[in-house]
Amino acid sequence: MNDQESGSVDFVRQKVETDNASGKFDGRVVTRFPPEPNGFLHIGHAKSICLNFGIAEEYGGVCHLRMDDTDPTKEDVNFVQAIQDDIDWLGFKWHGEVRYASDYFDQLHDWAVQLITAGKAYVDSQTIEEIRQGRGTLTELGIDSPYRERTVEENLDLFARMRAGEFADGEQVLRAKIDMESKHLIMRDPIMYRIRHAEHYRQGDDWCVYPMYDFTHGQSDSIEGVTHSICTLEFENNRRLYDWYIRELGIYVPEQTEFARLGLTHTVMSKRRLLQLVNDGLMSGWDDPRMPTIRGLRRRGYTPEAIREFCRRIGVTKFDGVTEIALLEHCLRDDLNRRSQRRMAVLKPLKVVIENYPEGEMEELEAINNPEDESAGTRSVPFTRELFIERDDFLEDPPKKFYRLAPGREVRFRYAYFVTCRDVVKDDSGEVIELRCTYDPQTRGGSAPDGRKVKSTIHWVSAEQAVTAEVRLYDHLFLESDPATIAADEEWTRHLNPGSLETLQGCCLERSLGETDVGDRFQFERLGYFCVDDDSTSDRPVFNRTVTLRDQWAKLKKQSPTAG
RNA sequence: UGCCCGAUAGUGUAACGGUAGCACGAGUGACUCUGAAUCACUUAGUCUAGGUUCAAAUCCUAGUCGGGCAACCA
Repeated sequence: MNDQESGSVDFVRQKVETDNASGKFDGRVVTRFPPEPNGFLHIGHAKSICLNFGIAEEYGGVCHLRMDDTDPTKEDVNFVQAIQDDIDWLGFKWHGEVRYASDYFDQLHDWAVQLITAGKAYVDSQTIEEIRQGRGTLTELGIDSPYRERTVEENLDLFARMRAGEFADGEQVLRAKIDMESKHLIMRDPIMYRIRHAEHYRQGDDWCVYPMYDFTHGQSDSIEGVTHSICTLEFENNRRLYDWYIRELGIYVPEQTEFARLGLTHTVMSKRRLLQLVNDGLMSGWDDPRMPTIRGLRRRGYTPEAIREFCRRIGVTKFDGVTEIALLEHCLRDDLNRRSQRRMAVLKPLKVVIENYPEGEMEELEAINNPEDESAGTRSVPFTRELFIERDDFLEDPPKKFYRLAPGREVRFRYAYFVTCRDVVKDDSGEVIELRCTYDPQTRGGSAPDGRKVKSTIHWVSAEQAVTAEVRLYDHLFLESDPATIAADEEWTRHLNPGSLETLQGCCLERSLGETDVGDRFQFERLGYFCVDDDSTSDRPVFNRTVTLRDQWAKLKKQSPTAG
């Protein structure tokens, strides 16, 4: 029984229920997802998206999408579009139009003037370094700026001139007048506005003063009537200031609640590190199938359903933990197992000749498309004298637990016949290049009239009818489970899993895979789930391995590497 | 060294003063025309020390450990 079935909800939802019960927000539920459009969304954002949009859906409320765009030097319209695409792909609908903090710049400016007038804000003419010095440290109190006691008139005039563009970047800043001796660093006269003579991607040159996050976020929530402003743990300290601005302004009061961001093993999530992977050319782009970005996962073949189920299962708490990527992969397989049609594909081909099968003959065999879904029907696969099987499915000198093909051994070729290996052909270097086999015509369809059993069933593809393709095998980005802890001064990218991408050419797919569309997903039997990559063309198909099937044999092999 | 937050099996979580559950992982077995899926079983936990109470994972105090806060980033 999972948490949902047991009726328990996370602490954020509990808060919403408590507020609904007490009538705190008159039963309204308004949440928001507030990304800064300076990068692409990743699976950590998906957790937040599922939380915010999920709560709105579950409690009859709405969720806004708001671009938190207060730093013109970093933000870009392309990210705005990408963010919308990703949320849409995940299957969520924001309420109304996309909102922008930058649309509130006029209001924010007026509120700044209001605080100046009330003697709660002042223009500081210190240099950036002086301000830093004056702030004090974790253990030393801050000291007042020499400009702290300017008159309201002077401050009003200075702020107007800041806004009018009379000063250069960094020359002046508007600060809230709170308490330089506060134990809470955030309250030591935080900066409200800084000068940036930069073009804003939406506001153009209208402004040369831009509000800081703290002077923007709470008020934006307030303007939009947000009830539950849900953010990650690192903003806990900021809540004190969030509340201060709103109360001093005397405006509607939303409630901020913080939860732990997602940590995932075998990958990195920080924007900085992801950016470096792309910039250093270590990844093909933000949509490299190895990236934990939504775009990367999407291209890799993940389904939105799997990601949402994962987000549901990890829960929401204030504990900063690291979730094993195995849970994500479990959710993926669970979803893909139900929905994917099965196909046969040989990734590393080994030629097999069925000596007693007539040359030039071909027959059609019926194969089940999806044993989990009868309505998926069947297809026919061609069987011929010359076939390919997986190199891994044959061992000349098999260890005890190896059930697959070996000299003298009979196995079942899936949906076809029992086949016995009679001879092994090697090249000059001793490498096995071909298997001479015989089949039992009595076993057509896969079972023997005499009731004899075989130890295993392997997949195969007709040599004549095979579709040749490139297949990209993906694995975890890092071998270490927690690469985030690798020190910043270390060359952390050296820890990348050298086997995170293996590109295979000349893979042999069954005939029916000749016609596919980008994004199509299949299970290649006994191998894993694969999807058609963006790079795929009709004469040059490219498949990505989304995730392998669970594999008992691989585990056995790991335990005793001598085996195979 | 100041302030804020946190701590339950390997991992993620539930239990809201009254029998510590669930999921993933790992292990074993059953079944099997995918060494998949499915099913069954096993494994393993309340950070420490005090206190309150008939009763504490839960409340209180102290400590330990971990995270966050000293951008004109968000």
